[in-house]
Order: sequence, then structure tokens, then C-alpha cells
Amino acid sequence: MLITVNGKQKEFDKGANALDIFKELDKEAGKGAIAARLNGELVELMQPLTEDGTLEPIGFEDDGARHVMRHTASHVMASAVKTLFPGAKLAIGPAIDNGFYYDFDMPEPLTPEDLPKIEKEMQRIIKRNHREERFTLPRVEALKLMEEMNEPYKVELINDLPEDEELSFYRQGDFVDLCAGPHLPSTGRIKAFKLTSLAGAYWRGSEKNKMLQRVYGTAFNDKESLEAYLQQIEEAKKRDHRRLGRELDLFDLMEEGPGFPFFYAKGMVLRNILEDYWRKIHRKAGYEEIKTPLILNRELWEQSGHWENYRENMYTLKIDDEDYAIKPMNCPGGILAYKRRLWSYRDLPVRVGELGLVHRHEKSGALHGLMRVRAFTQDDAHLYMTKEQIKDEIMGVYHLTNQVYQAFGFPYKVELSTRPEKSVGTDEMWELSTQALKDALDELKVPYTINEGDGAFYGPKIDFHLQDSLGRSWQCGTLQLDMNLPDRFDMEYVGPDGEKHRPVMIHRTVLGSMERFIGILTEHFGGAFPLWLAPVQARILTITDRANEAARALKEQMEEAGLRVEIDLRNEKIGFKVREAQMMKIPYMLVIGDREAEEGTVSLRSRQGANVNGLSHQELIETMQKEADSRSLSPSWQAEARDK
RNA sequence: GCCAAUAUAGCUCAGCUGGUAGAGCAACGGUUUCGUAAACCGUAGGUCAAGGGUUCGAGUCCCUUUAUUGGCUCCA
Repeated sequence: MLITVNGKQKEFDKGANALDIFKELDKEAGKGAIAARLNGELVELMQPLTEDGTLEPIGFEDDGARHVMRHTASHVMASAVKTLFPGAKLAIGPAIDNGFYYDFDMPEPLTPEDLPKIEKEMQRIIKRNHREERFTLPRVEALKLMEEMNEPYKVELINDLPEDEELSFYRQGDFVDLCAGPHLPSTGRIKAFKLTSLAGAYWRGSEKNKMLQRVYGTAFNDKESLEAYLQQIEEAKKRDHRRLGRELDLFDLMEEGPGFPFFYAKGMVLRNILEDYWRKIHRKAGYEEIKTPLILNRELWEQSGHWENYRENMYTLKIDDEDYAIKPMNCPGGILAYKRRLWSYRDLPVRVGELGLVHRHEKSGALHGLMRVRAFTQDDAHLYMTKEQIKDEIMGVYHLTNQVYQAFGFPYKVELSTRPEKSVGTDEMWELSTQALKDALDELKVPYTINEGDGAFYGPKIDFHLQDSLGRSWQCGTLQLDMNLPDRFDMEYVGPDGEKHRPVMIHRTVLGSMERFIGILTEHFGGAFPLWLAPVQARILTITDRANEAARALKEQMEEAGLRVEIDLRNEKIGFKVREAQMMKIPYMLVIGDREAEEGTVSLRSRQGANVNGLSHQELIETMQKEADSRSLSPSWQAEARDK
């Protein structure tokens, strides 16, 4: 077979491996390689090759190669666990985004103290530099081997694999594992790793199955990169919204109300700014706003199907011996509002927004700061339209969502979820609405991934995902076509033919929930909100109490101009006051001492470190107003202005 | 809900194998009036998450409950 490496070509016997080929054709190229690509396909360095092509060495900077190393690390870990705890049964152990894990069924549960022991044993295995030998077995032999080795989970896996295939295994020293690969040529090529946490995980991801123990770890090309990664995780924890919420006095959760967050004065300022902004752009986009009741009777929830299907997630109560529920969704109330009158096709589309407070009894283990709560305000809206209007409305919602995310500088991911197994509605309707979502996304040239079968039972949906400081992804915006409720509630409009027709309904949020969005926002900015969002935009700091009067006058002037200002007249040194304002991440610190008091100016210091002395009150106020009004993400006074 | 861990002053944390609670910051009182990330001295502050048990004696050991954290499952 003819192999090319970096433009050099040579004929090799079939079965030659990448490692040997690199040695022969381009020694340098092979040196840092972890794996290789043959015609773009990932191959192991030791894997016998059988076809012509171009071979490229790939190192740790390549995602595929990183995956290979981490996958091998998971095998090394499994091997170490088997050595230390011979009763452990192996489940599965893949590489994941930032590392790897392996699931074990342990005779005695692992404790956090076991992790260093496992690491030590892994170190030993790596030092011995075992080769990763691949071999294949026909299914029957494979089953026999796993039964002999007493690995019931592997037996189950094999039984579920397709009949005719040969199954591949990897052996490193005494350790053998059923595995598709690929792997590093030998364990010694793992340069830096760390076991990061211990968790529970259901066998095959189903809560009906036994819970296994999962050990998470990560591996890197060198110790420095590993350290840098761990350091980065530590840094990210400082941006955790739960911590910042308390430190910046924005919001918090208390034991007395699990999943029911408190918003304090500063958090409310932020929240109200968001709501104002939300109302403004929705008015512009042709939405009206309504408010529907928090509590509605059982009959309504029976009609919507919630009483039957989601009862255990709803808070219910009795009023005058009748059953009621606190709303888990706004749509049934919104639909009642729609049905208050008869609509003409000329009225459509109708876009009705609601900042609706909903309550859902989330499982205790699912709660997570502001990201997953039991009471939250959805920035909901329901759009009612004819079939012909679907695509335009979808595009309209997308534009609105995109505009909002851009205003905050959020990167986001779009997912399209299609018809699930259990669903309502006709094939025709599913086809029509799924196609409408696809068409809209394609026409907008939005990159998206498809989650097959992940849609709501009543319709397909588009979800917008944002990331928190640790890279966990949270659904915020959503756009769902609903083919269930219009039927259940017998909704109609009168068409040009004078007949009654069923409107199509879109259910959507842009921010998702105010709570989650504020959580994401807090982490995104690390608490250092841009001026237009900052609960406190400036703090006036006096140097001595001779400046108090000038400081008070400035505060009054700024408040008159609509700016949010605090004043620090305490008998403390200026360094102390600056430090506190800095820790509160206040955008601008305005220092007034004898000099400024006399001149009627201020010395400005931004939290990013820009300094401007002798600034007039007029210029200060006008510039700040301009920055806030434009919703700018960067400060008016940059660090370069220092020399001014 | 499940697996594991954690819960000590407003915050961050110390308190080894059981002998009756400690620091820094914050708060309060005083001194200091100071030029850009922590002035100094002093005072007060705790049913050690809640409940039960073992023990002469429990913050420490055991059980139950609650909450939180990391995952899993779930997220209409």
C-alpha cells in the first residue's frame, strides 16, 4: 500500500503500523504523536493499516488525540481499581469533553480517600509502560472470556451488540477490557492525569437500574497543562453565581426555602433592568403583555393534561373544598385569555407575552442555585397564527432571541428536537411543523444540532443553550410548536372563508427564566456587570470628611441624572475604600479629596484600572449616561486614558 | 428521588485519636482625617443544622431528619 507522510511517499506492506511508517518516512513528525489520521480517519499508532492514503501524526492539540489519551487513561484507572479492589465489576469508561470516567460496581463503596491510592496505582501502571494490545474475538468467545473473568456488565453489553460482528478487546498487562478503541500504543504515554471526583451513576443511564460508582478524572499532555486546567477550574469557582450572589448582595437561597430564591435590593435592581429591557424589545417586536393568575382550578389543569401527566410536579391546594393548582406553566391561563373572544384571520398573528411566575416541584437532587429552582419567572410568550405564518413567526422569534443574546455578548448553541416516541398530533402536522423549524433555521443560516426524538410530546422545538462558568450548558431560550393545546382547548379563528379554523400555537421564551438568566449573567460577567446592568454604577469615595459636602452634592446631581450611585463617607483610608468598591465590582470609583472639592471635579478610577483626574461633573455624568443608554459592554474610560 | 461528601460566629475557615469552642474579615466603641486593593487599640458575638442514642463526659462516635455540594435520573 502507498502511504504519504508530509509529501514523502513510500510503498509499505499491508499491516504496517503508523508508528513504524513515521519512523521510516519522517522521524520528527512521529515524535509528539499520540495517534494518527489516515485519510482523515482516526487510527492508533500500532494499528495495522490496510489501505493507501495520507497519514498525519496528531498530537494533544487535536481533539481526537486528546480523546485517545483520556480513553487509555480510563483503562489505566480501571486496571488500578481492579488491582486494589479485586471484587470491582467493570461497566463502561469513555473519554468525555474534559477528561474521562469509568463506572464500577463495587463490593464496598469507594471513598474520596481511595482516589489518591488509585492514582498511585495508576502511576505504577504508567511507569511499567504496558503495551495496549488489541485483539478480536468472535461473539461466542468474547462472551466466554467475559464470563470467565466474571464481568456481568460486559456480558450484558456483548449480548446487546449486533450478532455478526467480531468484538475487539484491549489488553494491558493483566487487564483486559472489551473496547472499540482507539488507544495509545502504551500506557507510558500518559504524561499527566488526576482523578477529580467520585459520583453515582445508573447502569446504562436508567434509574430503574442499579446505581454504580463513577470515578471522574482528566489527563493532559504535560504537568503544566494539567495544573493550568485545575487552576482554571478554581478560578471558575470564583465566578460561581451562588458565591457572587452572596458576596455582591444580589440574591441567595436559604434552608427555609429550598429552591425558592431570595432577591435582595441590588438583585432586584438588576432584575428590574432586565424586565424593562425585555418589555421594550417585545413592544417593538409587536408583542402585548398580560398577566394570568398564579392559581387556577383543577378542571383547567385536567383540560390541559397537566393534572394527569405532571401532577407530582405541581403544588396543589384546596380552596372552599375545590382542588386548585399553582401554575407550573403559563399557557393554560394564556389560552383562556385568547378564548375570551372570537378572532379573525386578520388579527393573526397574535403575540402575547407574560412574565409569569411558575412553580414546579423539582426533585431535591436537581436543585442548583438559581439555575434550577422551584419557583421562577418565565419570560413567556404565546403566539397564535395560521399555518402559513409559522415560518415567519419562527424567524421573528429567532431574531429577537439572537438580538438579546448579542446584547449581553453570550455565545450560544442551537438545538432542534424532533418527534419523540410518545407524542400527540398527526403525522402531517409533525412533518409540517418540523419542516417549518428546519426551513427557518436554514434560511437564517443558523448552525444547529438535531436531537432526534427529544421534542416535547406536543411538538418539535428549538432550544438555545448558554454555558455557566464551569462549562455546564443550560437551556435558556426555547421555541416550541404546540399541536396539542389548541385542540384540547378547542381554539379557533375565523378564516377568509367564514369557517372556523384551528390556529397554530408557538410557546417561547427568550431569557428562559429570569432566575436562571440572572445566574448565567452573573457568571458570564463574573459579577462585573456592564454599566447598564450594574446595580451600583458608581461609588463616591471621600479622602477626608472635608470632602463630604462636595460628595453629597455630586451624589444628588448624579441621581437626578438617573444614575445609581453609592457614597462612602466613612472615616477610612482611601486605599481601604477603593479596595471595598473594587471587591463589590462597582464600575466606577469617584474619588473626592481637597483638590477635587475645591475645583468641583472628581478623580475617576474604573474597576479595570483606568484613571482620569480632574473630570468635571458634567462630563462624568454625560459620559456615564451615554455608556449606560447604549448598553455598551465596555467602559467609556479605558486603561489607556491613564496618561490623559 | 438515587450515590457520595459536607454542615462550627454575618462571611471564610481551624478544632488530631471524645474532656465542655478558636482565628481572620465583617459588626460595635474609641484613636486616627489619611490621595487609589486592608491604619491602630478595644468590645461583643456560637443550643457547633435539627432531633435522638452511646458515654462519667459528644463539635468530635452511631442513627434519623433537613439543607447544601459533585454527579446520575428528571426538566412537561
